[in-house]
Amino acid sequence: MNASINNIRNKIAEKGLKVTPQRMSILEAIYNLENHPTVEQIIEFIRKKHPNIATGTVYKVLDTLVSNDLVKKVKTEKDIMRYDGLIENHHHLYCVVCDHIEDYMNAELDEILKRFFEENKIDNFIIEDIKLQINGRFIIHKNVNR
Amino acid sequence: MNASINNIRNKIAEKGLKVTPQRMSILEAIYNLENHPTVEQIIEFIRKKHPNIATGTVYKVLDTLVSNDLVKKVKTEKDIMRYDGLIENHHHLYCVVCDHIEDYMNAELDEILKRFFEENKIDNFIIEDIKLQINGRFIIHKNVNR
DNA sequence: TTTTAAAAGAGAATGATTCTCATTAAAGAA
DNA sequence: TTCTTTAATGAGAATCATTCTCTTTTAAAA
Repeated sequence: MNASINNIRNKIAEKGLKVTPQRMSILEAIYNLENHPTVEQIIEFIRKKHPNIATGTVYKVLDTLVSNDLVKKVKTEKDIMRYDGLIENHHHLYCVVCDHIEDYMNAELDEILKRFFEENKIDNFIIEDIKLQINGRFIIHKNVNR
Repeated sequence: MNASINNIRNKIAEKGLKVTPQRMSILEAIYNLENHPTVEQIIEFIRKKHPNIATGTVYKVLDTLVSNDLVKKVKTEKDIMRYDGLIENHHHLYCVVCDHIEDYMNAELDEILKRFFEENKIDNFIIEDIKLQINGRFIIHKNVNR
């Protein structure tokens, strides 16, 4: 998932948001960092080119990006927020060993779930979306982030 | 899900843990409070009968209960930890309106998922368990906790 | 180029959780 | 029952991710 500078600029502008260097580089960071980065990792990445960005700004920009559907929040067991540049509804693989999170999408699975819950309505509850948290372990660990 | 005093005592003793009044009342609180209580709600409940319990003790006891499989941690969108007295593998309904969390168990669903992932192995990943986060809204809101 | 509302910066404040260390108590041994 | 030992609790300080406040800066429209 990479996006050119102009691509990133457009994504921000399309939402009617002001295009600032801070917003650009935060979105760029999320697209470049694999494994659903933490705020800390995002800040570390950005400071290479933009050493003076304020922590509060990063949090504020992330909130803006999330509420404009440019980024999603991902919560882990570990209780630190992480961010995901993939916007479409999808599931997550969580490695219990190395903390790596991988996106998982499968249309057939979503169809099966949809059908199941059509046939098995939940009393007093209207489903909006379903996310699977698939816990397990990677056989070959890729990039261990922490 | 209610349990008698002796029942609670046994659950703690069976794990080889010392039976303390603090552990007893925290486990009792989780069984009695509906809707996957927060630490704050657990403390509030306990202080009625046990006004001097220390906050740190509650956190420590909860960790002990979690690592001994007497209680599970549940994380919500709102990023405050909540606790669940239901130990068996199960799914959660999250109400996006009222923050109510309800346990959901369905053996047929688990079977369908098991079969799906047997037929659709994920490259480089061994699944240990799968949890559904079913987001939606209750038609009739029950006990709104906050 | 000017204007202005929105965004960013700096750093203090917040608040859930963890840590430290002295005191207390559970549970097995005597 | 009493003693002993080890683990648990209490009290409050410390931590640290996140939020807030308020001033300064800047994007973008006029």
